[in-house]
Amino acid sequence: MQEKYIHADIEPAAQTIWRQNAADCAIDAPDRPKYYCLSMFPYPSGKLHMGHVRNYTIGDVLARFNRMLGKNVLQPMGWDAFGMPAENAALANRIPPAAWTYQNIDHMKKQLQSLGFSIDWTRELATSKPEYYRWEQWLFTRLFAKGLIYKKLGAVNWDPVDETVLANEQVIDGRGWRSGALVEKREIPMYYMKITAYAEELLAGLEQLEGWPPEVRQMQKNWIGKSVGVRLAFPYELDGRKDLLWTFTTRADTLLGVTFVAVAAEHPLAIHAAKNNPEIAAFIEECRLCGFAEADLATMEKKGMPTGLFVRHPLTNDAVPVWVGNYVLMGYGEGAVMAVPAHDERDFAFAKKYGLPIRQVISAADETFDLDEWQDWYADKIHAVCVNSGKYDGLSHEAAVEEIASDLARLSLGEKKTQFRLRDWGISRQRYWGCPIPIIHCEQCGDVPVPDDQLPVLLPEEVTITGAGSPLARMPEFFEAACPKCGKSARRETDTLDTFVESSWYFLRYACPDKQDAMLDERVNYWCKGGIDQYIGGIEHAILHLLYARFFTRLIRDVGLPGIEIPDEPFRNLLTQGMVVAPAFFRKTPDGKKTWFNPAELTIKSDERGRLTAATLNADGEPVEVGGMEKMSKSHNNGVDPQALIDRYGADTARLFMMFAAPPLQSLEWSDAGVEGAYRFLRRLWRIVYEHVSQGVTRANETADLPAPLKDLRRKLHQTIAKVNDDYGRRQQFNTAVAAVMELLNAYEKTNLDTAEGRSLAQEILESVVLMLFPIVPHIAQTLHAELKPGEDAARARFPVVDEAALAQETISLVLQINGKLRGNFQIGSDADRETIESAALAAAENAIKEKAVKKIIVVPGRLVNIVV
RNA sequence: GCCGGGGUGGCGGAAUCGGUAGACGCAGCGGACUCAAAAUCCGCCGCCGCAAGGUGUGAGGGUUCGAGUCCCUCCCCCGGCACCA
Repeated sequence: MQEKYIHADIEPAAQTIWRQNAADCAIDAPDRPKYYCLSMFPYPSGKLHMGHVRNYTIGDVLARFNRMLGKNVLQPMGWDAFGMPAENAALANRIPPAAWTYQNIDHMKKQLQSLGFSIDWTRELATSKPEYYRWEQWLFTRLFAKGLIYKKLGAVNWDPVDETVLANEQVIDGRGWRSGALVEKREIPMYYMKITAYAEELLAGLEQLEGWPPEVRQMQKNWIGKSVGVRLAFPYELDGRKDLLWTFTTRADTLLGVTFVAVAAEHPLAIHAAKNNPEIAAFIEECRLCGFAEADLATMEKKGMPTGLFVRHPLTNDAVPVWVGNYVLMGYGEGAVMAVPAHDERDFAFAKKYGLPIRQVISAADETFDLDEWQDWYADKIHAVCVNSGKYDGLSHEAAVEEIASDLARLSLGEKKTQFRLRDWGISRQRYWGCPIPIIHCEQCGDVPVPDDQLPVLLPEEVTITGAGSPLARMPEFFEAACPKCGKSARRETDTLDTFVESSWYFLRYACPDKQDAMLDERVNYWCKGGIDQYIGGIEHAILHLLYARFFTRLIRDVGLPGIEIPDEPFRNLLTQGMVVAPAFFRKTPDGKKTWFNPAELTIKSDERGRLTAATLNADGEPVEVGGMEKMSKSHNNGVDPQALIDRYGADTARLFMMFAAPPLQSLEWSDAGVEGAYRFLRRLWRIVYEHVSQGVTRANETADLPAPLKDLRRKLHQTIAKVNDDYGRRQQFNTAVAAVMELLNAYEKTNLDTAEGRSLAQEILESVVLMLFPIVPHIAQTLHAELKPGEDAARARFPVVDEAALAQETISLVLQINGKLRGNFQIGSDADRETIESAALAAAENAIKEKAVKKIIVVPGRLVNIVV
C-alpha cells in the first residue's frame, strides 16, 4: 500500500474500475426494486459552477447510498441546452449558439466525470437535439388539437431601438440592457398553455406530496391562489349601446362601498375615453412604459385619471366614475377592478390621493372609523359586519357575500366564482435558440399544426445573431412553407418555445432516451412508477419549474400514450438544496449600470478576523465596490470555479467539503478556508488505514464480548453506523454524518488497540468507516477498501449493519438540574425505575438542596432529572 | 409590496419530539518533533470573572419545572414574483 494519499493517482484509477465494471449503469430490470435519483439538469453555460458540484454531489451520495442498500439505481444526466445565454455568447463571440452549446457540453461532461459521479452516461440527452425536441413538437400538436394550447395577446418588453423583445432580466431600471432605450410594453399574439384548467388538480395534488418540503408545498399553494369570490358587472351605455363592465372581487360584502372602478390602460373603455381627450391618451401612453412584473406593479406609485365615463352600480343604479389606473393589468382577470376605498388599503391610498369619496360599509365592535388614517381592521373579514348597506346591514362577511351574490344572480349581473391567482402559461418566445413552434399560418386555414410526417421542424444551426429580432424571421428557407391543409403558400411560425417546456418532461425521457418512433415507451412504467424516488435541485425552482413539471405529467397522461403509465406526481421526494452564495463585486458606470467582476480577477483584502473589507481589480489596481452575499450566478459574475479546487485537491476533497460545510437545505457560504480541513481529514484517514494495513490485515471482529475500553469503542462504532445510516436515509443531512465518522476516528485514535482483539476491532471499524464514507468520497474509499479487503470491490459492497448487541449499556449518565439549572451528572443503571432514579438524584443533589423543600421532581427517561425546590 | 425561508462563538455549523447550547471542522494560542520550515502529533479555546459563580442562540415581551426550539411584536438577510435558468 502507498504510504501517501495521492488523489491524482487514485481518482483516475477508481474511475477506470467503475467504467470497466459498468458500475454506474442502470439496468432495465422490472423485477428489481428501483431507485430513480434525479438531479436537475444543468444549463451548459460553459463550465460547472459550485451550485452544480453541490447539487450533483448530494444526488450522488443518495444514489450510491441506495445502491449500497441493494436498490437498482438510475442516476441520469442531460443538458437543458436551449436558452438565452447561447444567443448572448453568439453576439459577443461570433460563435453560433449551437456550436457554443455543444462545446460547453463537452467540457462540462468531462468535469462531471472527473468528479466521479455515478451517472449512467448511456442515457445522456440534450434538449436542443431534434431527437428530443421533436416529441415536444409532437405533443404541442396534440395539445393544440385539444384546445389546451391556444393563442391570445400577451404583453412583452419591447426595445424600440434594437427592435426586439427583451426578457425581464434584460430590462434594467426600465431600459434595454444593450440600447439603454426606455422599454415599452407591447401586446403581441402568443401561444398559451391552459395550466388554469389543471389549477384545482395541481392544488389538490400538493396534499399528497408528503416527500416534499412543506414550504415548497405552501409556496405552490399560494402561487395557485384559489379564492372564492363574486364576478359582477357594472352596466353602462356608450354611444347608445348597452354593455357590461365585468370585475371580480372577494369582498362582495363591501359592494355598497364602491365609489369608483378602475380599468387598465388597454381596456376598451380607456381607449374610448382617450379618443377625444389628449390628457388621457398621454396617460395611457405613459402606462405603456410601465413594467408588468408583479414586483414592479406592487411597488410603483399608483396613478390614475378619471375617464369622464360612468357606469351604473349593479345594486343601487348610482353612477360610478370610471378611472384608468396604471396598476390594473389587461391580462389579469377582467382588466377592471371595483374600488372600495374604505376597506381596501390600496384603494384607500388612491382615494386619499385623488380626493375620491370613502364610504364606510363595514364596522367592528369597539373600533372607530377614521377617514384620515388606514387601520388594519378596515379590511377584516372575521369581526366585521355590514353597515350603511341597506338590507344587508348587520350581516357577517360570509352571509353578505351569499346574499349579494344571489341578488346579483337574479339581476343577471353576477355570480359566485372560484378564481385562481395562477395564470395561463405563455410559451411563445421571440428568440432563435429554442424549440420551433410547430405551427404554419395560412391565410385561409388559420393556424395549422405541422402534421406528424413533417416533424420535427428542424431548427437551422448555422445562423448569424444580430441582437435585433429572431434570425428565423429573416430566413425564407425556414419560414416559407406550404399549408398542410390547402397546400397554398403559408408562413411558418418563427417563435420558439419557452425553455421551461423542455425541462418539464426530460425526466420521463431518461427512461428511454433512445426511443426512435415515440415520445416514451414502456420502460417509463418501471422507472417512473410511483414517481421519481428522489429529485434534487435548487430552492429557486420551488415554484415555476416544479409546477410546470407537475402540470406536464398530467398533460401527457391526458393526451394518452398507449401502454404507458405516467404518474400524476412526477417527484415523490424532493430535496431543495440551498444556494451557494459568495460576495459579489461591482463598479458603477456613469449611466448607473453595474458591471460585475469575478473574484478571480480581483485582489481581496480582509481584516485580522478574516472579514472581507475591500477589493481591487487586478487589471488596473483600482478599487471595486463590495456588494452583499449573492447567489453564485452569471448575472452577478461571482462564481468560484470549482475546477481549481478539483485540480489542486481532487474530487473527493471537493465533494467532502461541499457535504461537510453546510446541511443540504441551507445556503452554503463559499470560503476557501475549510477545503484544507477536508483534505487534511482524507490524508488522516489514509494514514490511519495505512498504519493498520502495514501491520497486516486481519479478520474483522464480530463479537460484543470485549474488554471494557474496546466494548465502549465498539458501541461507539455501532452507534455511528446507526447515526450515519439515519443521516443518509431519513434525514438527508450529510454534514452530521461526516462529523459522526470524525468523532468515531477521534475515539479510535485515543484507544489502545495493540492486542489481537484490538486489531480485529480496528479492522471492523476501518472497514465500516470506509464504507460509510463511500457515498461521499468514493475514490479514496474504493482504494482503501481494496487494501482492507483485498480482491473486493467497494462499489458492490453493502452498507454496514448495526449489531444491536454492541449497543447494550449497563449504566448511563443522567443530567442533574435544580430549578432548571445544570448542577452536574450522576450514574445510574440503564434499567433503573423512576423511584431509584429520584432517590439517586436527591442523593446527588443533597449539598445543593440543603434545607429547602423539594416541590417537584421531573424525570426525563435517559436524559435528565430536574428537582424543583 | 406579496409569498416562502433564515439569523447560534472570530468563522462554517451541531443540538433529530420542549430537556447538558456550542458536537464536528476552520481560524487562533501554547507545546512536542525538526538545524529550520512544511507536514504531523498533544493541549487550550463563547463572553465577564483570579475564583466561586454569573451570563449567553437578531431585539423586546410571553407560556413552561425547563425555550435556540412554542406564542406575540419588531429589526435585518436571502430566495421567488410568471421572458435568467
